[in-house]
Amino acid sequence: MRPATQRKHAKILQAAMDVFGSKGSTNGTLAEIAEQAGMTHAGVLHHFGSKQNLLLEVLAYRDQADVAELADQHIPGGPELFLHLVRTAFANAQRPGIVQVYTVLSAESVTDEHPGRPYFEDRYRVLRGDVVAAFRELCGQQGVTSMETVDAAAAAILAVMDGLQLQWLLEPTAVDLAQASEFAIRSIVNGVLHPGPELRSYVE
Amino acid sequence: MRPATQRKHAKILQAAMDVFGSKGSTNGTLAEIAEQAGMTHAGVLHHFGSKQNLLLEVLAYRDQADVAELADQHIPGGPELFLHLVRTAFANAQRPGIVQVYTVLSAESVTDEHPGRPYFEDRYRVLRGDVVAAFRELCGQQGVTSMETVDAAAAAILAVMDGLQLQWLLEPTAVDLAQASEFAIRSIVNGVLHPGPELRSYVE
DNA sequence: GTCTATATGTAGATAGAC
DNA sequence: GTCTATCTACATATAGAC
Repeated sequence: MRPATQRKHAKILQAAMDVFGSKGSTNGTLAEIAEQAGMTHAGVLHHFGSKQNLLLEVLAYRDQADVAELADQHIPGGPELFLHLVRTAFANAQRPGIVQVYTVLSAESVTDEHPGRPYFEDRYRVLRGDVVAAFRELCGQQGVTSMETVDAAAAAILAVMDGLQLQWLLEPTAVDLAQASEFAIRSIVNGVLHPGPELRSYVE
Repeated sequence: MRPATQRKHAKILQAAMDVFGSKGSTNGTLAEIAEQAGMTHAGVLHHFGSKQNLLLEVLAYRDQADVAELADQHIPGGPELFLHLVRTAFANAQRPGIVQVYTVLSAESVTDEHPGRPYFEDRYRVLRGDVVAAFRELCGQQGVTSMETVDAAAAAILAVMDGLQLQWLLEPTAVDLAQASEFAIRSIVNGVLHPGPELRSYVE
């Protein structure tokens, strides 16, 4: 692909991220994306064929951009992964736009026949697997933990990051995304290693 | 309001919850809601005036339905609130429809000028306040904890419940909503009372 | 209170000129 | 590669008959 075309592609993708983040993928229109990219909606369709295809490329684009940002620095495994997730939360607190695209599109994806659904199913499956692997390494060092607990903890760590993003987007001054994510991840990791008292015990 | 009219209202609201849950509030149409309620879209508008107003009444309806379900049994304060949240997670695992409406609409609400946004801002503010109050009672019994930690923990508990719902909706067999919620809430509550080691200490 | 008919707006996609 | 023009489809909302 020619460099000029490649730049146009990138510009359209950036515009699409912006618009899908602001309006959602259903409400965001090709015309608005085109305007931000400096062309008409017909031009956008020339590059991406259809709105659905553009959406899928937006989702793939961020993964690619994330990897590029890490340079050849691969995502760490083992206990370092937890620190990496906390660093991600700190980074996300500086880029509400990207956070909003993912929050809106991931929730939209559970609706009927949404084109982004396979992407998010796969994404969460992979991420949960990574976190489970990190827990296995950690527990191997420090003791034995049931498989159900590790599965629950892995899902919970991703969940708390997503859920805090939603509250933070709604009211940025009321939620400290970075600090709350760090506290929650730490609490869940510690909860796996040292179960602690049951909730019931706190009542009377 | 006459009883027959009231029943029609309820029937339309049920249909709207169903459709907004399946398609989102943007993609869900008045025609589909009307069909499920046994009338035409003009009939729906006769009852609710506009689609936007219907959406807002759907959001209010669930709160009202939740309260009715609890009978005159008010939402508990203090440490019992944590057990109540766990019970809610168990109940939610039996009603994917309701969970989906809230997951989809809450994320949609962060988009530009979404009519449901004030509702969700308010909802989270109130819920965080309830959880913070529960922590204060708990910490009063068991020791001193910083305000920032309590705020972070309150947001995190709501966040983990929401985030687990998303993963569970995407892949119900891969995530145990009830069990994972219980584990995460317990871990975060214990994290407030007994901080435990920092994440950094687990590396090397 | 519900219908049919219609007004009005806007979306995504296509065709063909330049 | 980008444009204008147009097609087709479908949405919300209104008007007025029954």
